Amino acid sequence: MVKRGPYGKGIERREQILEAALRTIAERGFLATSVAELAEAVGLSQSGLLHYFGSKEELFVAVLRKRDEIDMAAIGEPGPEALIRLIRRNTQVPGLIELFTHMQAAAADPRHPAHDYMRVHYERGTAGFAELLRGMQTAGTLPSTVDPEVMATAFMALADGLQSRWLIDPSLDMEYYLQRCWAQFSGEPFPGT
Amino acid sequence: MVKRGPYGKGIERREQILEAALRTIAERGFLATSVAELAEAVGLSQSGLLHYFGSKEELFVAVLRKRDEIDMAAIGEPGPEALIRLIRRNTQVPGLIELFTHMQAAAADPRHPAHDYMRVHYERGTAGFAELLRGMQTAGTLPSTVDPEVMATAFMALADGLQSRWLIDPSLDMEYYLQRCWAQFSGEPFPGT
DNA sequence: GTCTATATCTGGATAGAC
DNA sequence: GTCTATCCAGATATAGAC
Repeated sequence: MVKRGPYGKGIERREQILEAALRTIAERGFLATSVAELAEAVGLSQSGLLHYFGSKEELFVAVLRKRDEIDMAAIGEPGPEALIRLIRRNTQVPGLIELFTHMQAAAADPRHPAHDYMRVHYERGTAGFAELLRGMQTAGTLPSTVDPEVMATAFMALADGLQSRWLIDPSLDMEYYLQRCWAQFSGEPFPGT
Repeated sequence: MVKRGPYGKGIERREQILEAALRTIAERGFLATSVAELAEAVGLSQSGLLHYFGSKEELFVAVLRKRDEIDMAAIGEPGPEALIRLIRRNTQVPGLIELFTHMQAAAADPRHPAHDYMRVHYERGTAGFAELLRGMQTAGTLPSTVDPEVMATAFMALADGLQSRWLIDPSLDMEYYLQRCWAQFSGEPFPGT
């Protein structure tokens, strides 16, 4: 992995930047974080940092991808509890939810770098979740009357909506609503409740 | 309503501005709309316009309130179909959904003028919806096993999440998912389907 | 009370030297 | 690959004309 040619150092630098950005945004929030600040955190000038990402928006999308990567590794076992674990994890880093919410809004513009990210994010997310639900149906732990695609899409939208609202009112108990809705779809109380 | 004293003209001006802003944002989208453009649309300078609202963000929140006002008048009969009518209406003006989504993200900051707006929006929205559901339960058209508060909160989050995603991928059929989820909660197909 | 002009500040983008 | 310098847009503050 320690490459000699060109690129080796650049890629490493890029990773450093992403990790620093992830940390800074998690701590201080998205709105409070300027490119200049992120640059300072890794000892670069503003334009030195932008050299690696092209623009602020592309940098932020890269941060989102990096977070996905880390989350995927940390969440473990797929299953209904994984969604709850993910939400619970996110609750620890409101700054990153803030980032996601802003990028989600910005992604409405097809030219925005977050546009493609979001399309893939939703497509992969629903496909994976629906797959899981289908598995539960064959195992007999989810009624075969529910449509896995519908339920997967609905739960992603529900989780997004709850997170946006939670940022505004942190007293909202996201887990509770997710579990109650799960029960409504599955006909069973949420596993482990 | 034609007032003589002070304020009369100013209030009128304000309404003019809001209507022009509503139209411009609906047509060209939120991202594509600058304060200077809105000012031009009503024949004012940028600072002349800001005189009435204090800041760009407060102007946009005022636009949101104005839209609520208009929507409330147009939606008519409360009932499960009203939610669908609202969503269908919104589909005609993606620019305003874009505005809402951006304000929703910005509202995470307690100092942002959209913060209070959103808190009231959600509180009133869920309370009103829950009230409606309770009425249906006494009328026997909704099982008494569902918790009106939970269902109301879930449906608002669901609608928000679907709208955000729809902006990114307009092929998403929001009505369909809303109706399927309704059926899941009520045990009945959606009224009129 | 209504509105303009102007000045200033911040954040982000870009060009070109090294 | 990184810096400095410059530039530009948008937001905000203020003075004052009408």
